[in-house]
Amino acid sequence: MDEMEIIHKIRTFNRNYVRSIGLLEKTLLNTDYSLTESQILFIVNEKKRTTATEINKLLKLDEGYLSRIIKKLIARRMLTKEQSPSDKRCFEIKLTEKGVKEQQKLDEISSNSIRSIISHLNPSHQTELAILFDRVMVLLYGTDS
Amino acid sequence: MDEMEIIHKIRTFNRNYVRSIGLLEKTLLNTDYSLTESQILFIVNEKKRTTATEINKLLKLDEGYLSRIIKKLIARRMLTKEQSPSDKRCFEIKLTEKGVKEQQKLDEISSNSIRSIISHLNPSHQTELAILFDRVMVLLYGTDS
DNA sequence: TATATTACTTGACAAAAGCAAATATAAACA
DNA sequence: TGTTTATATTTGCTTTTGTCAAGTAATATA
Repeated sequence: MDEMEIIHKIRTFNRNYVRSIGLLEKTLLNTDYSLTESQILFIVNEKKRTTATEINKLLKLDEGYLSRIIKKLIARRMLTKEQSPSDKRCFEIKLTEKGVKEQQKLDEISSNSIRSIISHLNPSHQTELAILFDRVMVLLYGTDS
Repeated sequence: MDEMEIIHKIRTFNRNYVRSIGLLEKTLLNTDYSLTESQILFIVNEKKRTTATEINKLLKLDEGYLSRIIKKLIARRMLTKEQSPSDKRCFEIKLTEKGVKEQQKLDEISSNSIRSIISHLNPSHQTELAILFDRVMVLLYGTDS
């Protein structure tokens, strides 16, 4: 297959896939949290404790913007922020108990929307899909899930 | 593979892939057009002639918002809009000559950014990737590219 | 012919995101 | 040590992006 064809196929996939992910994300947007907020909650939950800078290594947002979102999530009692004793420039961010619960809800919403798009496939095709994605991950990022 | 694992794998893929597509899209954002604008230009180029409603079947934007973007692209001499004689509610949208050129540029930027992420793979892995995406398309959308 | 529907537009507004300057701390280094 | 440089975060200000609701015009439908 020549490079042009490969690139074309990938771009076609991207357009379609981005579109359907966009639709999935709209289900998340019906929650009380913006997409970026729920991404942040997801990351904090995963890391257990983190900092704004570390979050931003993944999300690459404007720093000021991120700072404000974190502030908002703290005001909503989803996160706590505590100055690190070892490096007073940094603030340790954690989920509150409420934050953990809310994050789980968002996680379920997200899983359910995936479930709904694979529900029309039979189990062996569902498994095949997961294997395909795994392989793409290995090729692109050198890691599977 | 059980459903939970499948969903988890898909979600992991999604997070990673959305992130890297996001980075690609940032290269498009360094152009004079917003992502949505370039998507519209892409669609109009593909269809040769279309209408706002048809564009929105794909992009699902707010109608007012779309209307304004089209207006802006017309002001920039990228698009033309002409009332359809057969149904005067509709307006045929086309690319101007300039629009075609600009769209081609955006298209190349987009292709180049794909090229850069597959460049570290050897040709057979690149081909494999395209085949994987094709298969995902078949499974999810019933169509390959 | 009255009513509903479709295609598109406009005004007002809100949310999301970005830029630049500022503060505080820490690290580098001469 | 003191001085410069870099890092982490915040704030004020602005722009961009997106939403909502109401409005116009044309067409379809009962």
